[in-house]
Amino acid sequence: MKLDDAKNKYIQTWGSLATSWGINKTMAQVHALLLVSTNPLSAEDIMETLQISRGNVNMNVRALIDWGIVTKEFVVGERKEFFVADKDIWELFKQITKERKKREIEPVLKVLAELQQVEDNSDEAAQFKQVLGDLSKVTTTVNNILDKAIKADEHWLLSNFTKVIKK
Amino acid sequence: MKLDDAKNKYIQTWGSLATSWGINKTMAQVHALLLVSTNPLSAEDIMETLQISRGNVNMNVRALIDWGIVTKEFVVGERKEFFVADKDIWELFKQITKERKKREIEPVLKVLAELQQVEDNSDEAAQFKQVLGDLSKVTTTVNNILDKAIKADEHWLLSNFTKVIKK
DNA sequence: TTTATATTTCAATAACTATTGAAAGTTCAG
DNA sequence: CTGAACTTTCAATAGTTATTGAAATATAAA
Repeated sequence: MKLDDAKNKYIQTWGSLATSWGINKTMAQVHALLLVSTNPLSAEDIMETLQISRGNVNMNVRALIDWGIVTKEFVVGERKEFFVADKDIWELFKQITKERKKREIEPVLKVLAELQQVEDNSDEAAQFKQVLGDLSKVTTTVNNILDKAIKADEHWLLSNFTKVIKK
Repeated sequence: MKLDDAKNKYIQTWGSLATSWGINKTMAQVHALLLVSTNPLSAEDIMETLQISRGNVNMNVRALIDWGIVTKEFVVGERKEFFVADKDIWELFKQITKERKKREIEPVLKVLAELQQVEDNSDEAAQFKQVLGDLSKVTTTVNNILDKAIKADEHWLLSNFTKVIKK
């Protein structure tokens, strides 16, 4: 397989995986493109390569920056902005995990705790509370697993990853 | 809050969480309904409670059965089928994790390995392979974390969960 | 069998989410 | 300032995924 074909296939694969995890396909593709690119890319480079509109590039690049996995970069003598993806993939995983924990898991724990307050002494209510309790425990457990994964960080399995100079 | 309101809020909450993880909303709601229900429910019970069509109930119940987290049950003197959710939530988490590992993570590992075969000796190709390698490592790591989570099972944090009679 | 009851399928359609592109906004060199 | 270069916004629209409901199929009692 040729390099460009491989890069392309990678971009497509990542896009379709993203979709099934509720992440915008284009966002994943833009990220993948930046990740395998040797130099910073401008909005226009991205538009051209992925054949998508200016607005779409802007929206998705901004989202990636929000997630903390892409940064703006300035090129001397150029007025426009260029973008680079953090090449440290472990960092990527950590950021995504953190975001989703915060946006999705933590709110669920709140709702579950709130629902425990139901005022009712019937057996049925007791059973419901039992289910809620179990759900809270599993959710907390998942939350803990993710925390551990995030903290595993430098120490763990990481020695062989691409070394990057951290800011 | 009243019990029925609480159950309802729970069903809605679960549905919206599911959506953001790429799981069908109705599927999550049907599951939630069965989970907090004290007795087996028929297709019609589900239609009525969630205000959805017969076809939709059928599709989603079948999917839940496929995932191994809901089972058919027969009620004496009744011709129609009834459904119950496995009340062991840890089992639920395990099943979902297994399914997604198999359907999504493992195929990605295959593609990444395949792409490593790119025939090109340039520096650019080397960099690309490096990125692929890192991705494989993170993906494998995630896979391992999930495996551990699945195996943690009875031993781990689980002692307080609702006891269920396993088949 | 036949008939009534229950389940499954699937084309049509609704609901939702992503994308476009042109207009408005911003920035900066001259 | 002014105008060119670039970025952002957002209403319109395209594309995708979920849902309906009626017809086809299956099942079991009479």
